[in-house]
Amino acid sequence: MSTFGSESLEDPGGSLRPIERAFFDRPTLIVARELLGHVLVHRTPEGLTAGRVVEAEAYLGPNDPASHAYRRTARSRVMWGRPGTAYVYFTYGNHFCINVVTETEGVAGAVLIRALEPVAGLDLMRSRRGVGDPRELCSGPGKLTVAMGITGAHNGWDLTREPLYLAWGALREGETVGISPRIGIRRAADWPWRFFVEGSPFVSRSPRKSRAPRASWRP
DNA sequence: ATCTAGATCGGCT
DNA sequence: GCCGATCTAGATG
Repeated sequence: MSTFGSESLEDPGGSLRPIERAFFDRPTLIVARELLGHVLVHRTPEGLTAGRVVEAEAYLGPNDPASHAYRRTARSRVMWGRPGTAYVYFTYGNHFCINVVTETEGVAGAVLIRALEPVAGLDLMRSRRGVGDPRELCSGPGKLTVAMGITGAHNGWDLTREPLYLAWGALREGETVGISPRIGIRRAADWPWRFFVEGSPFVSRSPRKSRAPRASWRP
């Protein structure tokens, strides 16, 4: 599937062209890692917002105890659905988080988008978030849904088309991918399924201390 | 019917 | 770093 890699390089963030569904119809860990550098876009009546993915986590199916798809329930059902679908859920009584569904339809998997580097509509993001610092706009899964105007109403949305979609982007020259355990979970807490742009000031926080080694991966 | 943990954030120390 | 807010999904009785 290296065609995806080369295609992503021909459009480093300019035209916001939607990513094809086939990109998401692959193993979740691959999609999570390769999602870095691509761009989440939302066009609303208030204006356009967009951000580069700088942090993402893989959540698998019935063999991943930390995943909502560990059990098949009404909420997690969409994780078995069509790749490229949005899985938006509400947590901690306060926050929405957005995932993109992966794997072939019928196989559970999703990638949680944990942080974005804002690239368009920063003033709209500021007014939605009530803060000014670009690093504070989308540096966390609950923050970025507010900044991007995403709510539970977007659960089940097809992220391969307007007005809410993922667009081709790319890692910049010299950027490398860091790997660590996922954040904020109890079960499978050591599995290194979080991917992030090393050194980016736009990632959320560090994972809690863990036996699993941090690692780095060079594309 | 009731309980509990949670893919979080912001404020405070 | 610690803690409270706020509430839902899912589990258990």
